[in-house]
Amino acid sequence: MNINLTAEKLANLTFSLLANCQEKEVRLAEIHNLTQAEFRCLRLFGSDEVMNNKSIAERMKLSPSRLTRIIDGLVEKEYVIREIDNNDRRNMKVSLSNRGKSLVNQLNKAYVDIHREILMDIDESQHTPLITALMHLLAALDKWLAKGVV
Amino acid sequence: MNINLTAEKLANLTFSLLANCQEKEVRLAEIHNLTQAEFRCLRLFGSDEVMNNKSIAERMKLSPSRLTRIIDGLVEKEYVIREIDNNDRRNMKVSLSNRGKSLVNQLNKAYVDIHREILMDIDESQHTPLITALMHLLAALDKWLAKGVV
DNA sequence: ATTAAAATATTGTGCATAACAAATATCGTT
DNA sequence: AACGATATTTGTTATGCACAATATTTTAAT
Repeated sequence: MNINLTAEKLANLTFSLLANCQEKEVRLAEIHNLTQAEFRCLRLFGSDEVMNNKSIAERMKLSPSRLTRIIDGLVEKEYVIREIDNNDRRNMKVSLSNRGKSLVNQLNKAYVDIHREILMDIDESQHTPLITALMHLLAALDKWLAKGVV
Repeated sequence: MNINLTAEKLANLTFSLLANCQEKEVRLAEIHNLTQAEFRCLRLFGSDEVMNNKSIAERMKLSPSRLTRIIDGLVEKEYVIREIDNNDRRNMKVSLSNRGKSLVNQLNKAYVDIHREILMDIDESQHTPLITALMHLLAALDKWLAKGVV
């Protein structure tokens, strides 16, 4: 197939995928009565991880001040605990509460479930090709982004 | 491969893809000194299309009032023309100016270029599998979204 | 033909998101 | 002990977006 035609198809596909994935994220956040920011923040935690404000901000590519407020919300909703780090009292140790842990586990499970459901709609012989193709796509995208745009 | 494992991989991949595609959109908008909303709006136009406020709002899944303001910006920047539709004076006919047309053409070309570049980083034998795999993924995602979340 | 209802775009307003700057507290180094 | 660097929080501001109210025009009903 002509590479330009393929490129056009790929462009349209990634465009649609972007829209759909965003929609999916929104839905999942709604289900659990979280804002999108809270949802994304929560999903950053492994179930026993402890992070400080700044590292979360960096991971989410948001400012520390923004993060303070997002975590405010999660503390308010009792999903995370925020306490002073006695090894370095400038830091806040942010970690999941029991409630938070159970939600994160549930979310992770649901997240995988969705994708398993999606996979079940795709012929099994196509699974491996799909994964490797996506990995290629992701690597190529990474490379494109890394090299800095014209 | 175990379907749960595959589902987990797929989940992580779509997550990363989402982040990267968003980043890509942001970059492209920045290059042309447009807000993301303006960028997305502009890319909705075929080069000789005429739309009214509401239809654009629907396509972009935004409120008409929001669209009024986005188009304000594009009119300000002289990319689109807004004039009363004499067949139905309630409507505004929004269309690309010459400047807008040339930008849209340029954007479309750049958009395809990026994806061709990406494709060139992937072995050619993988192109067709990639496209079909993505189509499957998209269809499955659509189905999941359509059936309404639990 | 007149009037009520619906459709369209705009404007005013309020809320959420996010960044930046200033203030505060702590740490590390000299 | 003092100064500069670092982490967080708070105050302020800008942007993105929706909803409600308004103005204009069209369509439908009587």
